[in-house]
Amino acid sequence: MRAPTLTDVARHAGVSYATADRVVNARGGVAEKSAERVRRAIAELGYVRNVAAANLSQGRTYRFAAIVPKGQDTIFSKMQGLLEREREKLALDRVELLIEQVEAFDPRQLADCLARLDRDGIDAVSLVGTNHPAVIEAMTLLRARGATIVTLVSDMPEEARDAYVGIDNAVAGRTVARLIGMAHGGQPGRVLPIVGAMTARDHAERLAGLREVLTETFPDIRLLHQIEGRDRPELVAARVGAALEAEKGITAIYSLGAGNPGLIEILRERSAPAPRPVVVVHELLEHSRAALEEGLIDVVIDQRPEDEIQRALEIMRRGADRLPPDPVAPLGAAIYVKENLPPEMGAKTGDD
Amino acid sequence: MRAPTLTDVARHAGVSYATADRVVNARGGVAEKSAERVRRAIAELGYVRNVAAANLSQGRTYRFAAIVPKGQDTIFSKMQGLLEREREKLALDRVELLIEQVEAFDPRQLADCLARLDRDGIDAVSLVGTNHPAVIEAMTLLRARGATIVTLVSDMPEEARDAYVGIDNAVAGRTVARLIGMAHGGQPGRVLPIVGAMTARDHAERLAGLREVLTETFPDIRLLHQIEGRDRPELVAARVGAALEAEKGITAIYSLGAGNPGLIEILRERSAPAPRPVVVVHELLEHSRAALEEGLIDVVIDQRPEDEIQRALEIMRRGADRLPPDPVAPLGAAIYVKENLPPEMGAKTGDD
DNA sequence: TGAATCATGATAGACGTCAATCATTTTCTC
DNA sequence: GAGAAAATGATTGACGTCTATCATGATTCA
Repeated sequence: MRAPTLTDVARHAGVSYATADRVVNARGGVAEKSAERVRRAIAELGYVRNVAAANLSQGRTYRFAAIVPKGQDTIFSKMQGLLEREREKLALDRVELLIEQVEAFDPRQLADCLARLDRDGIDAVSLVGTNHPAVIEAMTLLRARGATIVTLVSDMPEEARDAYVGIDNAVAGRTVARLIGMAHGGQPGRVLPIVGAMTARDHAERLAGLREVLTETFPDIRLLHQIEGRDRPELVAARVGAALEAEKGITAIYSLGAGNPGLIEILRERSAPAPRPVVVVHELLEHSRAALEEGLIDVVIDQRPEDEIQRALEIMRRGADRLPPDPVAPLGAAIYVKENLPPEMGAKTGDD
Repeated sequence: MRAPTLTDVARHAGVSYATADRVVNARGGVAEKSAERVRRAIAELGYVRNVAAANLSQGRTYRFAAIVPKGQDTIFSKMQGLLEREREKLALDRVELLIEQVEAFDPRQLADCLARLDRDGIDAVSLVGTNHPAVIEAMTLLRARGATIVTLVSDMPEEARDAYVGIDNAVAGRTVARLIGMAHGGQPGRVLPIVGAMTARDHAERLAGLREVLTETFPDIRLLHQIEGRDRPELVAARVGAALEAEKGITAIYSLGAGNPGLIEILRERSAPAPRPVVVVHELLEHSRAALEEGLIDVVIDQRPEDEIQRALEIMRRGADRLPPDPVAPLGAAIYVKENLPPEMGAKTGDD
């Protein structure tokens, strides 16, 4: 029960190997009725092109690019580190991975980067979704050439990309509402949300999710007006400090953007024997891990960048192999407390 | 910058292709000093055998087996379904996946199954770890032949298997302690643990983890003596019912084995306006999902069988390809509340 | 009807590896 | 130093695909 080869297809269709090859590789110069017979033979035999043999014959190496926004101790810097590790593994599989850095929130630069990759003849690109006409146009050109594009972390319109890899931010907000609700054990309370900016789609979605479940399921817990921290630690620290002064009965804090070092600093200063509010933040990074271990915060919601990258690369590879994408369940965010922190996958030993 | 081939290695070592081939494929008949030169050339050039070309040349198809314990609406029945889906995908990659069923908790039958697979010349096997001399012996024979063995869900001694894929059960217990602790919001309480049997290693580990964190971190929450439900719903129902009658101040229930339909039945009967205990169970299955949606339970800890299977297959494939296993972070359990349930990946459409 | 165009067939070399064979050289043993 | 044994070299055909070239047959157009 050997898998059928293109030779089998040709024989079954009653044409020569050359003609069958012309059809599957779209070389043209085939009469429609012959092409149709080949296509039927493919369907009937269940022929699947042997990608390994094809790549072998061509000495083909894939060229993938990952475009990562700059930033220190953010989800993006973590992703960058993970991607650099993947690069080595991929090299063994004849895949070249370019890692491109761009300024965060700079659509123009992103579009330029895409155009450059297009000129380089890249096979697939992953990027953090950014809704801007220039970006969408550059993506359209890339895809017209056959390249695969994956949006990471933040999505874009469906027609602009081949796949989205990331968590559902509304679900994340709803989940946090449940956890905060549970932590109140039926008691009333007040939740202070800290966003980066309400213009960021993911932040807005998280907050909306939080609000929904609080009002529906935990009506005794009041949602205070959000603080905007611009994802900057010093700003977060100042504004949270002020809020904690002004509003006394805060029983929970949900930081749904970046800038968490500022929040943690404030919490450390105020750590008192008195019961502190329940604190939930996003992304497991150095500072948030430390704060969780220290007991300054309670829960970290993490989008598991390791898995996101694996998935993105898998999709890119399938695209480059001309295989249809396979449907998988969307990624769920991980919920970390002090007790289930994953081991730190720190510095790699340099031998292999 | 082409990847080095075995021809490059031979040239660099100053030997013929044939000799280099004898070394990498361990055919014997090579003087030690030649072998050493080949090995050094491999190291210096960073040669990696091109698995695709190798498999192509041999028309090799992998033969993997997954041994799954029987059982309805358990983690194993779920895994079986997932494996059946994977089988189709794997077939396109020239991998044949056998799915073997055995009675749960029957080491003899498991050992027989392994022996049979050994005779069949299987390349890799995954099984649910079972510590029994007959099983270990069968595994030793299989591995002596070069087959890769992965223990799933429950581990075995390190020297008996190539890899373990599953969650850390002590961590799971500790995590649940934290969640239950948080849900008490500083109030005292009593936790009723339900185990299948204390002889099951995973159950014992979960309970130990729970106890540790409760005593260390939440001293006001008392751990009651465990109920043994033998993983049988009707037994669980009877004993939990009795316990709830006997002990009035139960504020939390942790079901760390199977038999959850019995627990859920009792909870449904007793659903009263009065605050019910916090309920945490293991494994996201039909009944636990429904109970979570219904609000009868609060948290489900799930070992994400989808990911476990992916990982197990990946390890099996690497083993069959004679590649070194790559170190990855252990799998973390997922924490589900009502708000972050994954979509049901139900009936597949039959077209592709 | 002859020439140009189009469709098809046949075939060969490359990719990197494995498995095999046979010839040759080196090393060992007495 | 002769003969046996061991080590090495040289080479070949497969695996399935891609790319290319050349030859042949069929169709179309002037």
